[in-house]
Amino acid sequence: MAKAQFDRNKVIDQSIALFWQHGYSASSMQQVVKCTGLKPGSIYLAFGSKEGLFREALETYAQNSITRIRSILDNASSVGEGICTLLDKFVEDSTRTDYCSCFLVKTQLELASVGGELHEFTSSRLAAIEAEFRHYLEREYNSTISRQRAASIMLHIFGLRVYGYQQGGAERMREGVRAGLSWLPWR
Amino acid sequence: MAKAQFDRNKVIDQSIALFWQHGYSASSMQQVVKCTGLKPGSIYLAFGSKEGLFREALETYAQNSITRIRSILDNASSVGEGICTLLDKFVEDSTRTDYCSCFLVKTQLELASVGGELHEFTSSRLAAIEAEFRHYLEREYNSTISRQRAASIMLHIFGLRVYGYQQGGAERMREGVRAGLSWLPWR
DNA sequence: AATTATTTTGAATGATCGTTCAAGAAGGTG
DNA sequence: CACCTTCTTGAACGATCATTCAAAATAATT
Repeated sequence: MAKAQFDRNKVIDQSIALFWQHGYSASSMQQVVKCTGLKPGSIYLAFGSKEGLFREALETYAQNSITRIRSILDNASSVGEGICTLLDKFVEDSTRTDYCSCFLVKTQLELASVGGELHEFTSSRLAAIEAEFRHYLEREYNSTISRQRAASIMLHIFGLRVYGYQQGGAERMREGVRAGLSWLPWR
Repeated sequence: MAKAQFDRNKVIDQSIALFWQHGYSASSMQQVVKCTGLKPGSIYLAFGSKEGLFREALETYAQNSITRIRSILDNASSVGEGICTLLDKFVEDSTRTDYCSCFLVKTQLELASVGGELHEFTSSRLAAIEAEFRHYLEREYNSTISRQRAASIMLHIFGLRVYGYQQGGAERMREGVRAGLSWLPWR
């Protein structure tokens, strides 16, 4: 029996790049064929459908996101400083010329109207990220404060992911998050 | 000479509903034909292209949005109370079963990667909304504070437009905006 | 080396996409 | 009532969509 001859992880990374930038509807399987180098038959044997490939790309992105957040918060000298670092990185993301927001946020807005498992998965991963923040905050604050501040952080992150497209908005974003999250140890 | 026999404003409102819900790519001209009752030829004579119709729908939506904001802020007993009312309405929007975020925000995320005038128009209207807040805030605060708080409000509005898809998230949204915009006269 | 199981290939499928156009209908003008 | 302009109609266009499939190729097993 023959084994798959392509690198599955590499194909998924290429699919993440494509779907993240253009979204689900605006990405065609022909573009997938072009950017992965695979033939249609191989893609369908490996992933079943466009939706199947998209789901696997989105799941990988979500896992990477949570890993990134944990890495930053675990390596910070305090939870608050870790969150500051993270938010500043989100602002910095938006200054890149190839900035394209957050794959989860874009998918949430694009696919909410059709419902389905892709939308439910996206919602669950965003909720998991909020739970992650709440978990970290509970090291230093009580349950109520942690819940409120986690929600506030999520609102700011979502806000940054949209505001990031405003030309020259980085400085206003920095001012805005410092005004809205004034309890954080900004320096 | 014959005059147009359809109600242009009505067709635009129907197009807003379609494009707002499904986005640009996921809305087909066949759906436009079905939901407006017009024949393809009539649509193309009146609007030129799918993009032309979309642009007119988006422009109308943007104008309606600014009108709505001005109406609420002008009828409030103070700028701060008007903003509270507006934000609570945005939270309330998200509790509707047919909630579909904000047409401008969705378009910003969907069409940023292709660039073009639709994206530039969307950016300019969102910037105009921020300028509107700054203008109102300057009645009560100095220039620096007004600029920072307008940015903070925009971050929160964008956040609400994404967070609104989280099931049962209304209460957490209310907590989050009150935590992030604690300088507002919440009651 | 022969056999078997799996993957790759790439042309082809029917459906749907945005758009066009020639012909007919309708209203304003003389 | 004819005339001319404008609008409506709906079939049709070529392009592209996601997907399929039979045949060839490849690797593991016997």
